[in-house]
Amino acid sequence: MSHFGRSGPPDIRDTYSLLVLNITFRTTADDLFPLFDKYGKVVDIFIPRDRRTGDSRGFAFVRYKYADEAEKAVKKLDGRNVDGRDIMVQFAKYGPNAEPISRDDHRGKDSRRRSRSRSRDRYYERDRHRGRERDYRHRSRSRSRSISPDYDRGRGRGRDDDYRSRSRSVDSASPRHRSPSPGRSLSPRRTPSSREASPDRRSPAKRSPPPKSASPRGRQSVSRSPSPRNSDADE
DNA sequence: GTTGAGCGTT
Repeated sequence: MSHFGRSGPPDIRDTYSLLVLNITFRTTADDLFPLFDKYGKVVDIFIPRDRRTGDSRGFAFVRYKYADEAEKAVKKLDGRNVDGRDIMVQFAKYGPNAEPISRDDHRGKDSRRRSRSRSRDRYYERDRHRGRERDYRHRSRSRSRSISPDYDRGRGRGRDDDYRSRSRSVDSASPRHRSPSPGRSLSPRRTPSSREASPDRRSPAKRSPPPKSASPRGRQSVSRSPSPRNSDADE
């Protein structure tokens, strides 16, 4: 039974999802299955992995059949050392099937765990190593996930659209209608030629044309080299 | 081969 997360959600009718955080990047559903299944009936386990690299993200979703067992696993496995790392088990809330588990959430002391979650100083420090994908400057999985769930409240989409339409007439700050760029660097002097177009980087004659091989025709020979002695042989 | 707060797929 290790088909978790391979064929999508099997059946999520009355299952409770648990979010397992702080797990090692090598931990797989098979490793968590025997662990969570011991405390209850695990319906499915899913571990989001990176589609680009294929590595685990560091957290998994354990779906339980009953909230009782799920809660038990949370209290039992929460903080348990797995693979050398203390995992954190908690009920999923942003999931697609975020069950109203808050029913039995009378603990009233879970807010304390938020202490360490506030410690987010570094964001891209990890990207530095994974910089493999320089084109992926946009990470959807970033912790900047939208705003509070309440933010959606009262944010009528249609209303905004209407407002935008109106503002278009008044503001009409068309970005492309900008002034004809008076200060456009049109190059005061556009000399398409004569300007050291191809300066030889390592050519011995990088400097101006020498008075010697500049004009082998004899131009210099007549006006500059009247003395055969001073020609090139300076012995 | 690395990282470490968080919230999910056929």
